[in-house]
Amino acid sequence: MATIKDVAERVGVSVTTVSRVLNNRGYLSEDLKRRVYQAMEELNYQPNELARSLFRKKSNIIGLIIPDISHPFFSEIAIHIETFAYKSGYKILLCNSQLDKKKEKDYLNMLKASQVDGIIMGSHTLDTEEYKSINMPLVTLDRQLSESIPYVSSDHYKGGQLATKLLIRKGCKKIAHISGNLKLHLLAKARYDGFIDTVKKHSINHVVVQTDLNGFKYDEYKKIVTELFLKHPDLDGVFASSDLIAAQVLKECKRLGKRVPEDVKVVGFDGIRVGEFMMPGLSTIQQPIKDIAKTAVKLLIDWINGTEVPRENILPVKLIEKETT
Amino acid sequence: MATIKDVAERVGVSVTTVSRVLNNRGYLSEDLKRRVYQAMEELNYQPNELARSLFRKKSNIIGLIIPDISHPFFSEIAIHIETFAYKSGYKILLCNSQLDKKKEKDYLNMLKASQVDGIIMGSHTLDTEEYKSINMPLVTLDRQLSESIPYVSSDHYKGGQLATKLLIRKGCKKIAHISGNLKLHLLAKARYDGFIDTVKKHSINHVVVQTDLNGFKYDEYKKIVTELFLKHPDLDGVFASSDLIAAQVLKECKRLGKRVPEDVKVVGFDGIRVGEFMMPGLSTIQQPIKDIAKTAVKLLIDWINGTEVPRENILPVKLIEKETT
DNA sequence: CTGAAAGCGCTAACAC
DNA sequence: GTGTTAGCGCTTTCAG
Repeated sequence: MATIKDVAERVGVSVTTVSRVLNNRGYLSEDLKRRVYQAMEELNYQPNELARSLFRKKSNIIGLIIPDISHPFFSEIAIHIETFAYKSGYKILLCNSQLDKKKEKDYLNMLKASQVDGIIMGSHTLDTEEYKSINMPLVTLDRQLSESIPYVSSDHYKGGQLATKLLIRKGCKKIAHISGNLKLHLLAKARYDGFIDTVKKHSINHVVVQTDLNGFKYDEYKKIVTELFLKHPDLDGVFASSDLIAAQVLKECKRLGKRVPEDVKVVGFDGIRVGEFMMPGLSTIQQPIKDIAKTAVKLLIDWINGTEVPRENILPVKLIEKETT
Repeated sequence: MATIKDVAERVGVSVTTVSRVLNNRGYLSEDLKRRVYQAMEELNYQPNELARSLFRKKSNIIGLIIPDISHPFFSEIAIHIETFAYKSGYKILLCNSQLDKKKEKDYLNMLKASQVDGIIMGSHTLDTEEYKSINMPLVTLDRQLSESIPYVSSDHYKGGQLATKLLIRKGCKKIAHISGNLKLHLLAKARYDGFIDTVKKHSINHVVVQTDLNGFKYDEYKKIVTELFLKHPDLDGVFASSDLIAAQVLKECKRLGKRVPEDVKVVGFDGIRVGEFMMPGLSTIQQPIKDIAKTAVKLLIDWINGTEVPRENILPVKLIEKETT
């Protein structure tokens, strides 16, 4: 591969001069520029970003750590993150932690070693200390790691409220909430709070079961949903904490011969695009995925550029009312 | 951030020595190693991969170019590519072309400039020449770009046959195939060939419509499917070239009051995991997504390491027969 | 066995 | 205005 030296020799100037036209520094005659650009063209020259980054101490790479890119919520987040990053001249290094402590730690080290300019973190299995010690711009999705780390999230509390109110308004008398893991300190936990506060306020019979949200746990979801209806055959409303889980609920209702929405009403969470395609009738709480991504990228880049950024960034959700309620 | 020099000073040896223990070259006393590792620990030292890559002329980064990571087929490909790459010590730079010529070209240049060791390409909007001139290890998914570029793909022809035969066996008399764009030279075109050969062999009435497979073209899909049933109300079988499109067909059948599978039988293509979740009854042709990913990564790394790799890599598909047929 | 020195490709002081 | 030189952090000849 051609280097700046090759270009310089071909044009008959020093590498400094070539570097100057490359970076457009100082005065350069039009003729010179033309000759340099032409030589670059002829040699199919590409400046070596490794060398540039090494010198500048800036790689223009953002590390993205998420549990699993094949999960539709994260793949939708990812496309938008990539889009905004691209527009701002940043590249994305994709890391799936698969909720594996070792892999996440590995990736964190790798990202530091690779001199990424910042990290967007949508996964966390390690202790808070480990993230604080990262010592580089870091923005989380849905995670409150420490006082100093900004996060962006939906208004989960409002989402929980909206979903629950909808079920109540539609006449549900006994409602189940299938929540994410409440022990993890995810902001998504507020969906649960919104649910609980609402059912209590209206004195509605309710039941809560937990599961993991960020994976494709088909068997686990199936088991939980089956048991739920076994224990509570009189359920007439379900607020599932993801559209994927709502899918499982719908399936189980069908198996049990319960009609939706007549016998059981179901509302999901996320509002993922693939859900709209495959389950066009599902009522759900839509997260502003594009805005979340845009905000995360903006915060991170601002921070990289030395601007102060707000710590708390909560974006509004939207109730999408369709046929399952 | 600490450098190798800081470590050397702290231990009281030269940078060469530290570099040696870092790379485990030559003889090193246990005691020395211990002291060096300890200093690294204390300084929270991470070797600068930029500098290493620059010297070694090897970045251990693979560029992944796909149309859209939010498309479930590609996000599933991506998780497996990332997994295998990680196991082999490679990182993934994620590029979504969004089927935009300029963006794809940009990314191609960026990847070269970033000194990636190789590229996995699941998108192509440029001329073949552009890819040949890349001049670095490159493996495509489902694309036959030139004699010299290896590709990995499913046995689309077989898939087309299997889907069509199933519909015929189940008694369909007039079958539609919603195919991908047949003008692009994608190997997926063979699904169409398998379809055509099979219907002709059995002298079955048939109709073909084209659309784009690699995006979330909700409106386009909707329009095509609506028109299809309008023009051909007597259709009793549909072979859709993706599960996403099959979803649209199912929806339209419901809207028209056609029962599936009694009135119309539907079979999709891809066998994506999110489809299993959200459309558990859909019959489909399952592509071996994990194997495709694994093969692509293996081929690429073999090539990077200078091993000769086979050009044609066709993997078997599997018929998943469920309730929609 | 260990260290000084050169160099990977690039940029930026600092001279001329 | 242009070139010489040093240096980003690392690895590796090559002496000692």
